[in-house]
Amino acid sequence: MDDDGSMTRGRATAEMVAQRAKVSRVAVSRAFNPHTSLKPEKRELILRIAQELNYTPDRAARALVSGRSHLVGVIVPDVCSHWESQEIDALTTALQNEGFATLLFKTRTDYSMDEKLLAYMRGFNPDSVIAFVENVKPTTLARFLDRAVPIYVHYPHPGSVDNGDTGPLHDRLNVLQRAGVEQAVALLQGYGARRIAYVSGVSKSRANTAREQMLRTVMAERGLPPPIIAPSDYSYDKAYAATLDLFRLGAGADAIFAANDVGAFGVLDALRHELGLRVPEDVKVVGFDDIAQSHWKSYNLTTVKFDLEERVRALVRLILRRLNNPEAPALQETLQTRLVVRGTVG
Amino acid sequence: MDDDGSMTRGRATAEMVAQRAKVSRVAVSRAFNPHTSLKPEKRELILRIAQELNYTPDRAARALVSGRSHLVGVIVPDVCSHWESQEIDALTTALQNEGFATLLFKTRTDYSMDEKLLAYMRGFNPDSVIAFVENVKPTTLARFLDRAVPIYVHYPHPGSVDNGDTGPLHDRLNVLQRAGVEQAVALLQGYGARRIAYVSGVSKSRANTAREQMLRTVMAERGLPPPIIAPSDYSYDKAYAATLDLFRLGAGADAIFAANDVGAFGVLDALRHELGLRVPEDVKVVGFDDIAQSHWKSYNLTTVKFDLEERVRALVRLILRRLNNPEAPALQETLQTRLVVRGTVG
DNA sequence: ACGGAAAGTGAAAACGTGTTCATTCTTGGT
DNA sequence: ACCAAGAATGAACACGTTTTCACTTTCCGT
Repeated sequence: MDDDGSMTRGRATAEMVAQRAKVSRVAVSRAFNPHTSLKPEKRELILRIAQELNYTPDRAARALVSGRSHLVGVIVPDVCSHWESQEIDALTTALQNEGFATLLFKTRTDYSMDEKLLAYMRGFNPDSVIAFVENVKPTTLARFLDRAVPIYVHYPHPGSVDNGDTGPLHDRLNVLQRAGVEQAVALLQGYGARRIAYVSGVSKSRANTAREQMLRTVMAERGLPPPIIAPSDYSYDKAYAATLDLFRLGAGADAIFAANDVGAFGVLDALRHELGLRVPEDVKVVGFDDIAQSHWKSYNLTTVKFDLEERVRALVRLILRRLNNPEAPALQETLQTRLVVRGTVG
Repeated sequence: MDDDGSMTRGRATAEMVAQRAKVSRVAVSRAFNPHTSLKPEKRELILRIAQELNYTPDRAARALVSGRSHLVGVIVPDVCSHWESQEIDALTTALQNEGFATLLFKTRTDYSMDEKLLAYMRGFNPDSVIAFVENVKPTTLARFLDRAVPIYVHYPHPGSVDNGDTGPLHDRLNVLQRAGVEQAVALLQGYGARRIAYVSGVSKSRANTAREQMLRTVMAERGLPPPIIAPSDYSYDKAYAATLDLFRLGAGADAIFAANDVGAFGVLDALRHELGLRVPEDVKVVGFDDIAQSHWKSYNLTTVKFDLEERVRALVRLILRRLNNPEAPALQETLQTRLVVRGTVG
């Protein structure tokens, strides 16, 4: 349907644009790359013809020569998990605005990282990798990601090894949980709570360890007995069951911390709909995350908030900085937390 | 750190593997592609050395020559939306098992599709595209996706133009909603409900139109007055507000259909926590989707179920069939729905 | 008008792989 | 032991870009 001599099936190529615009193929390349010298009117002509032909530079070819795929790999155990789906959503938007795309991979739900997946992902040449899976050793990750830039999310807490952990050579996002936990414990204590339980996340996950340790430390500082640990795995169902066990097999509690908001929902439903307890009158409940669902009326959860937007901005900032300057010294970003008070306490 | 002469920074190349294995570079290529003739012991040797060197064929180079990127683009207005996050999750798992990866793109939340995004995505050369955005015209999509295979999800309903709609030339997944809607309406009618409202989804979305039309038709067939339409947009907050309007500005209803489960949660919370009505005694509620949250005790929602696993299997089957045989005639897959009865009716 | 610097230009090389096509090696049957 | 057939092999080309490097043109100050 074109008057060009060579009409290959599929997309237009730089050669075709050049031919039709009576310029060299190099000029076409330059027209699409800023910071190259090309006569403005010529660039304009080329871009117009390119649009006519529906031409876009082939990213595979571009990646091959430039070494940049403009892909960011995201490894996640469970896309549906509310916090993670919200983080992926925000991340995708931010990356899209910077000319990147999100490449999604799923790993096992027990938060373990398998090497086959890493090798698989590596084949796609991501420029950077964000691993929400937390128990992979940085050295393992680095070994499998030759050129890609890995980003670590770290939760400093009493007892964590600070720099031997991820190593001083890697960029890192530090999430400081102390402020939010202190506010929550102070509030609970103010209402007279003393027997405080912790419905955990996946025990191997770093976020869970950090939360439990921080809670233990803060409670000790305020003269409270150590928290009663109810093992769970971040899921609604397991948290629900753990709560039943806590009250039926154990001695119950005045207040319950859940490792995440979804777990807190399970706790709430178990308390109200199966154990016949009132919240917050009989038991007080606090979560972690502040996902969008936490303000829903059925739950209306008091929770330790992580600022998602700020977190994603920090992640993207780290990625872009590192990509623009691969040899720069390790960078760190820091994030605070705070308590959002709603109806499950007080 | 290697005894090889040329030590380029970054990943190993086929040339290095060949050099070290004392074979030609072509042999290395063959070792990684099945259905090629290569002496078994030689292939074994090459693969072993490749593993030692941590070598994997570069997908960018492979894509350039083969024309296959092994990427599947997924366009979505909102990753956090529960149904969609669950679909993305299942899709990613299935694609990963077939050697593909999910490439995620976000569009505006009003379900409109903009051409800039399509052009942007096209640059990444996806082999196939699944558009959950429903109001894009197939011709528009096709024009922007030269080589990629688009897959359409279609919701046939009374009044929909069947083949002029997506065209007979495109693969299609048909989701038949009649069975589930009929079961739901019959159940409601059995309990004496007569004034039935529909809290809608985004009005421009095809799924919403299909659901509303199907509901209207089924209700008419059973001698019920037409549904009261409460405009909403699939979100919890909007459904919540729409329900308040329905009862405060309007005349209320015996039963409420929500266009999706998340919307139904908003309806439930508005009824119970703001209007002081009991469910199911005063008002009965039915949703669409059957997402994982619908069995949570606080909601325990009766809903029209879409079988997610089956749906994803069908989508992947369509994609792979088309990729293996680009010239095959258009394929269609069909999916049924059914009612899942829980606590919000009866 | 002249010299030189700056900007614009195109030919050719590179990126890492799959594929085609002759050529060489192995194998089995007579 | 010989011939033919089939398998295994490697050289060369192709894929669509970006980049480097000379080369040519344009521009400005004296």
